[in-house]
Amino acid sequence: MTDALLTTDDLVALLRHRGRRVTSQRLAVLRELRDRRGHASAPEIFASVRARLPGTSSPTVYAVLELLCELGLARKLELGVGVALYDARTEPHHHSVCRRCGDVADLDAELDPARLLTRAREGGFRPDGAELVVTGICAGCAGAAG
Amino acid sequence: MTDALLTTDDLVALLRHRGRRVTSQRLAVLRELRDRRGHASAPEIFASVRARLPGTSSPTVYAVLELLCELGLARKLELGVGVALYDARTEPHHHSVCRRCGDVADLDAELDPARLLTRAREGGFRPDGAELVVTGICAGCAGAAG
DNA sequence: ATTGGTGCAAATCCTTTGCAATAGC
DNA sequence: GCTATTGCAAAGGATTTGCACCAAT
Repeated sequence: MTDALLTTDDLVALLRHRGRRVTSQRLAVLRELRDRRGHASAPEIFASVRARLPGTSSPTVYAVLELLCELGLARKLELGVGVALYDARTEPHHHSVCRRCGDVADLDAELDPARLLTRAREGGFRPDGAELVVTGICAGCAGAAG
Repeated sequence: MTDALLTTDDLVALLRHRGRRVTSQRLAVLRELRDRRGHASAPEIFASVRARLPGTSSPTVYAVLELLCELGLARKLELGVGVALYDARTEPHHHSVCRRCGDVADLDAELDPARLLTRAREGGFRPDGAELVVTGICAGCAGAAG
């Protein structure tokens, strides 16, 4: 249950190890993501980063977020809120989404669905549906390209 | 496991019962959704409907799809493929999404996650992740207006 | 006759792309 | 110095909005 959020040093080490360059934009985006403790959209991160590091561009923010996902430092969440959210918590866990205000909250990964719903209700959330999305590579794509 | 897809007559009856008007656009959108057996995007439905019913507009298609969801005749799926998909199958079930080609397939609602993954693999799908999204009304919104 | 639905046009918003300039190695 | 990254400008695409017209009741 510890957050295991990454430090700036972790990112620097990882980038070096992968032969990728260390840039102030990359550090700034990670820092922003870490400080918000998850569930921030690219436009939000863009605005915050730009405040600290003027001149930063929106395409750069998207590129950095994609890089962080590739490196396994972040997860991209597409929960039907209209924007993609980025989550710095990398341990497996699930989410609840409010239909009215769009608020996203974490649900820990005790995969027993009944328990998960009970847990959500304990926080005052009123579930009205649950959907499991399994991602991967389909049979056709696996055959075509390994 | 029967599909329980709705007929045109069902829609007419439901619209009348709710005091909503019966229009050719509404019938056409439902028909298109039914014929595709799920997982169609608004732009796709728009194109098909327009072929049958020239002059139909894109905003109307969005409005009708939203109405169908309100009436419980369709489900809106936002699976991170870049577009919202609409599903005429209303029984609870889950989905697999291919990271490469975006293909969406149904997974039946045997909620035991392990069995679900096994089932997905049987079809040649290679799962690499699963996320459960619980929708509902959060504590704040429930308190404010619930 | 009423007014809910529709069509059109345009706007909004997130996200991606092309290319020249810059900065990390 | 090389070349990955960046910034800028612009494009792309899904979805929404405003308003006048039309058609279902």
